[in-house]
Amino acid sequence: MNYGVRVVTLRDVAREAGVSLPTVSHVLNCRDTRYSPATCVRVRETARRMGYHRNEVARAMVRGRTGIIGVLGFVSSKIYGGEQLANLAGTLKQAGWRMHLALRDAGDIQAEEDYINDLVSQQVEGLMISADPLRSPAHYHALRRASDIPIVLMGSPYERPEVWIDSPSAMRAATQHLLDLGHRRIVYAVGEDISRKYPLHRVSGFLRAMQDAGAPLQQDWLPGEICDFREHVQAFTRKVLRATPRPTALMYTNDEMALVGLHTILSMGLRVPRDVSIMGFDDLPLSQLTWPELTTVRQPFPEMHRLTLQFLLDRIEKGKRARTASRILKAELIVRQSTGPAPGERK
Amino acid sequence: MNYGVRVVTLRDVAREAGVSLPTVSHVLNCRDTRYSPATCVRVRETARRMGYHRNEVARAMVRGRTGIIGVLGFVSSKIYGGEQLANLAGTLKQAGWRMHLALRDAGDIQAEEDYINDLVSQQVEGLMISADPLRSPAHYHALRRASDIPIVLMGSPYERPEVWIDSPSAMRAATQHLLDLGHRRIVYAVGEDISRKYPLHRVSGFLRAMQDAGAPLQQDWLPGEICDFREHVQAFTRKVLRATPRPTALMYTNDEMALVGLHTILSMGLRVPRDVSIMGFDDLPLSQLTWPELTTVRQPFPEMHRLTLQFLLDRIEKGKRARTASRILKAELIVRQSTGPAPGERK
DNA sequence: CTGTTAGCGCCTTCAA
DNA sequence: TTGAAGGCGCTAACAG
Repeated sequence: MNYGVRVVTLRDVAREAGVSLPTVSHVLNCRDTRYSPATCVRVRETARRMGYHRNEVARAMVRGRTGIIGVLGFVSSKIYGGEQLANLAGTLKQAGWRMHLALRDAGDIQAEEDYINDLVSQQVEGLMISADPLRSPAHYHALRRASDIPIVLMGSPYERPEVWIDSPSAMRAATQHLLDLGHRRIVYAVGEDISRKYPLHRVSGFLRAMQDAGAPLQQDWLPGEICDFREHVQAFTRKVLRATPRPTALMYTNDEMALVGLHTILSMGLRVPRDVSIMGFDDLPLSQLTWPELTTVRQPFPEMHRLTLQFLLDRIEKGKRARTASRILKAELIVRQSTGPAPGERK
Repeated sequence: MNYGVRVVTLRDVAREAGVSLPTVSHVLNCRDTRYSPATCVRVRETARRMGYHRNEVARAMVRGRTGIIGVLGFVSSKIYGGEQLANLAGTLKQAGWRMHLALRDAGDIQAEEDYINDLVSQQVEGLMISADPLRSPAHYHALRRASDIPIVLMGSPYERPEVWIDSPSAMRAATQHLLDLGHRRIVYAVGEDISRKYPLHRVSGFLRAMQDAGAPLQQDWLPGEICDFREHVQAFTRKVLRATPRPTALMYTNDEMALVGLHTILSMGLRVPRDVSIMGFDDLPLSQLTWPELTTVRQPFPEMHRLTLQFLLDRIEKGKRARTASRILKAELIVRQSTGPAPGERK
């Protein structure tokens, strides 16, 4: 049992310090206002000397609370890069909570189920789930209804409250940036099912700007379902740039796709932004390390996470009475070197 | 208490199924050979219908085991990218364990201590720690000695058993690759304290190759302590490339640094590899997405993690009797486009 | 100021 | 084939 590891318990400390067990418990939990300073010091000192670590498992058991939030993310996700994870954990820690993390691949239904069950078994008090775009919103609705513990979804369009960014404006501004540079033949590599709400938002912003400017639109310039797999982005980029007349600017749904796009374009011997301008969406740390550096739209991930977490904690602590107002955040256009005047616009 | 969340317990299931509590426990833990099939089916069905999730906290308490391994990594780490994490978790899962993750920044002593204490309090049965290069090996030795639970370190040079790669050979081969391309003025941006074992290993491989080839060496071409912060790498790269005669090749300690280096070089208006060749070390997924793609040395991270984990699990399960043989893995040179003939070598 | 008591949910003997 | 009893380490309510 326990593979032979012996740990110091409260009882050991109590015996050693010559006091009762609850006394030690109280003192170590800083409920020591009622104890004599001498006792407090002796207890603390003894505990330290004996290498006592409180047993959070037993503590959770008796309190009926673990103080743990479960986070289910994706293996490869801009949202769950190390910095974001550490931020999340840090925010939680400040609020007196701990984080349990599980990562699965998008589309791996079995893993999603396993991990959620596991987190629930571990008695997490709330669940933050990055919604799998390949699953129906109904699935998560059912999950929420069936579960006794509060769940907030990230990246799912049909949730209330929702924390998201003003994509239509952002995409409109981004598109306008290209139009201002003289671009007319602009391809938007959507790469997601535009029947979903957020992709739709972005596309609508793009279309709005293009129409207002009277710029031409071709249906095949708006492909859905590219997904962000490397080969697909590569193939799509190649195909699009072989058209005549060639588009002068490409907008990608996210920075990851734009990175692949940039690589593809440069490997075709074209120059960025001289021959083709490109833009991403997200503003990953990496996007400043490409050459040319990537023009993009910054998503305020830390703020989005903070707000989502706040919603979850509210719901845990206040139950159904928690406020559920949505928050729509601004996204900022970050102009770097991957966009420039359209060919022919330079004199 | 429990913020009002009610969960189904074994007792509830027992009552509902009309059997005793231990019966349910036995059946659900697959110790059901002794029970009638009818009972088993009824119990399982009832549990499923009632949405029973076993309480791992209570289970851990009574068994004196949590089945959890604590992993302490770095916020930004090639090792703890999402894929690696998921791999680790997957390997653990297969072996019947779960993972708890904590991430801290290198040099943040307080956080390291907090997280280790926290993981211990959570009753993890073993600890995998990415050793902080800024801390002394003695520190971790003391930690291991003081702790009752098994600890394995990753990236710490003075541990037994160690899982590492044959850096001298790898660096020698990498250097030879450049020498074969006609390079003589090669700068190795060590970026770490070469009094440490592994950096020393790499430097020794580099020096060996250079000396064997009779290539010139200047002391200031081997700076320690650059660290991999962007500004430092940038400044160093600029400084080195302003020298006369200019070096024709730069080797970076890792791919992250090489990425910054590449960005810096290109932004100086130099061409890679026409004017300067560069190499990294690690082979991150990203290194195939730069342009030109990065020549580098591949570290077999998944295998390294697997072996390290194996050591830890062995030690947990077999105690001191666990085998402690070290494993030195091969690292492979991956030639891509960022290295080419030295200027002047082309005719 | 300090100690006693009860029990959290579960698993594991042991007895029926 | 099933049920009863005990206890893991800790906290909370209450008694001294």
